[in-house]
Amino acid sequence: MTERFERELMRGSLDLMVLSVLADGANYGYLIQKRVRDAGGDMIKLQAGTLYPLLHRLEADGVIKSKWDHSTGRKRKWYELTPAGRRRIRDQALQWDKYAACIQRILTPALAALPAK
Amino acid sequence: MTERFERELMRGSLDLMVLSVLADGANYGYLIQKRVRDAGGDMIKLQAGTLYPLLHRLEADGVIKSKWDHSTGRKRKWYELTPAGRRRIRDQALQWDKYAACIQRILTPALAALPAK
DNA sequence: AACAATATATCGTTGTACGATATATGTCAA
DNA sequence: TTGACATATATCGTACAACGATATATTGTT
Repeated sequence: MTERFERELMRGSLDLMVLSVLADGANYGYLIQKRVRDAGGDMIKLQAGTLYPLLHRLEADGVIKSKWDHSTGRKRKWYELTPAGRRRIRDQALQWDKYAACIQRILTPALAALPAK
Repeated sequence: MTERFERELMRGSLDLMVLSVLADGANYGYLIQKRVRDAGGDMIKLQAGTLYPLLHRLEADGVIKSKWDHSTGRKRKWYELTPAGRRRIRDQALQWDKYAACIQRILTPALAALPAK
């Protein structure tokens, strides 16, 4: 039940989280996954099977671009933000704040109306 | 694009919004929809085709219960919270706060890292 | 040699939100 | 009085994101 809730919560903000990690500088999938997981504590368990298609989608959207790195034995695909990506972070961050404020506006009086536990 | 983002954002928190409206007292679908839309400003366009299945799902979950009202010409199905519903609001409100804090924790430094527009 | 960690990728399943559509009653103006 | 609009609930097919499982290959550890 709680897992379902968390999973659905992630939808719509996961893109923004990944883009935010890239705002800190170029990075590759495996490390991005770790960064998001660390930031998420026990809330966000980002799966590889979620992340890689997500990165492909963002690239197809033109908000990130990639470059293969074969210099090490393990090949890595580095991603970085495009100008459109930076714009999207700013836009979606505003959207997110507006959305969160809206939830709070509904939630706060509701909790107040609930009988004290 | 932005519409897509908003749509996905709603997932996972829409149940909580509907339950929150019911925390204010029993209500029926059509008015619940209005309440959520009003609270959401231009962010949340809750569709009837979303709401009614959602209410059925919540009832099947045992967090709300319904009663038909035929006293007026237009029949209305009134919903109210069950004790499990009140518990769920409290639980998911905590989850939501945790989640929102986590997004902020990622978002704030990212925005700071972005070149000033 | 066996196993864990690193690293990317795809595939089928699940579940939610959407728009369209259906149905029916009440209200108000032309 | 007829037509339009708001009220009121419901279902259906579609789209799509996140999941878990699986595949593949390299590097580090025991």
